[in-house]
Amino acid sequence: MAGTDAASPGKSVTERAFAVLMSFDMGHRQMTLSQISRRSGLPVATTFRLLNHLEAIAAVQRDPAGRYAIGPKIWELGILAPTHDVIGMGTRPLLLRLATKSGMMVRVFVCNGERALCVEEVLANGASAPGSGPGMTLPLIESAAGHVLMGGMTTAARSALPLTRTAFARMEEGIAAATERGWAQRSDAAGHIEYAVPIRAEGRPPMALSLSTAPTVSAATRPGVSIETMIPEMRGVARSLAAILAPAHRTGSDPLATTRRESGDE
Amino acid sequence: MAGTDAASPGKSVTERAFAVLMSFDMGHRQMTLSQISRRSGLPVATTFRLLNHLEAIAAVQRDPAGRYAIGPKIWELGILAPTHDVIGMGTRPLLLRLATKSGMMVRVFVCNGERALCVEEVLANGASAPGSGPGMTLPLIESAAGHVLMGGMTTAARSALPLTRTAFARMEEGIAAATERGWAQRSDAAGHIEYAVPIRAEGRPPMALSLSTAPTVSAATRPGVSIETMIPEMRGVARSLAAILAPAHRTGSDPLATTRRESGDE
DNA sequence: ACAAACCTTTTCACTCAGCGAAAAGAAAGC
DNA sequence: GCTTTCTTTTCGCTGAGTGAAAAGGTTTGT
Repeated sequence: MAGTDAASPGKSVTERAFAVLMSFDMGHRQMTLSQISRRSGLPVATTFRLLNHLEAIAAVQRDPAGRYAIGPKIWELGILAPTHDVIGMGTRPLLLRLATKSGMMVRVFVCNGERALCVEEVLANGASAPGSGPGMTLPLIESAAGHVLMGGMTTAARSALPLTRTAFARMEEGIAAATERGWAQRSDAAGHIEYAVPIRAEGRPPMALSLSTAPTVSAATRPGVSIETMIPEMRGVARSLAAILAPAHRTGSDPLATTRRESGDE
Repeated sequence: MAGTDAASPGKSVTERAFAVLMSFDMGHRQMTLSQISRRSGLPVATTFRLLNHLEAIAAVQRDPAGRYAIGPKIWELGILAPTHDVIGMGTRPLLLRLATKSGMMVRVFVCNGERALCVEEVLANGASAPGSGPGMTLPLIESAAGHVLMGGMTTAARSALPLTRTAFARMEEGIAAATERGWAQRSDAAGHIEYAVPIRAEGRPPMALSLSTAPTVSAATRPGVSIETMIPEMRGVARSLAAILAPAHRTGSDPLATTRRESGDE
């Protein structure tokens, strides 16, 4: 299921158009019309019309076989997202050093709806883990990175998450504690451990730096690698990342300070 | 001006919503409401409503100052575009080798409307040229890469470009010649030279591999570097790229052969 | 060869979601 | 304090969106 039925009244056209786009995911990078219709929950005719509109502006693309895929225009827009700055701005060496030192998987996450979105992933040995990598997402509630990210949200925003009253209370407590001490920890059923610390770059949505054993179960027994030694390491890297990312955020708007009327707007 | 006035009747809502999104560019990564309204040519109230819809689905994001930016959702969708595969699939070493050998700037382009969109850029010394890099675009008609890309289009598609009758005829001739010999060349007023060859990966929209002197004017006099030696080099790299990119395209659809009913569509 | 099943594309009458001028409310600048 | 510019809300009109249904293609199975 890709979203909760985007058909039926009360839904804006924009929502529907994006329901079409969001029916794409890593396992469905190119699809036929009817596939998209089924996954988005929209009637075929509607899907067809929307896809036509989207194709006209290169938001989607058709391959020789007639199947649809996300178009170059979306990609072009995507790299303008603040999210994208984590990649290719000299952050990789930093992350790689941390990966090597810890023997663990290093990731950077941002908040995307009710999920933590992985923006960058670095393993000590290069190559990403299968089924993982940038673009992968994790539920906010079920990850250390998620808990760190939620610490940067308002309580109001958090209460929008679909949780029972008690689960919410428990979560709030956990987040408060994590925010207090500056890091979060989580281990899943399989015994994999994840640590996360916040990355707070000026004027930029909060991000999280995450260190996890999965899926390469090597680490944790490595000499000198423990939670006591790693958290400070992570904090240092997070601070460096924040420093790298902060100034670049101003690009294209006010090079000086507050809101000043731009000259050539149109 | 970002696009030719998206207001006024005859325009679909989708078109308008994207007019809002497309008013962002490298020089305008975060904008205020009225800035977006002006640049998209849409009334403020309309822009406001559209931005609200877009924000609800994380297609746009607001920073602490209330300014809008492209949201993480668009980024997430963008990396699903076939376009994105050129990055981070082991293609970099190939391109870097070519950059080093030639001393020139190496780029990969795809076609995006009437412009060639740069997907990857590699210089011999790492770091991109200022004002350049992935996401940058060039008019199809004014670049060697563009001519190569147009060679993969139908004449009908090409005739959609805004050109005079004679300019079109001249262009058609140039494209035919370039397609014939398998590469294109162009030099601009400043004396910078660009070569381009097609990258034809199976089942994937055509791409172009481009080699240019700008903006690092070093090369061209380097021993052993000439058009005669570089075109074959480029052809080789293009073929390797096509080989790397072709099989991955099937990801998420039919792992075997033709159209087969997918099991868990929804 | 024929039929069944599935896909894409077109049509069309209905109506609901989008529209945008205008007014009200906030902030910044003078 | 007054002006200018920006954001947000309201509201009656209407045209763009809608989706069932039918037509036209293509593939699969027998």
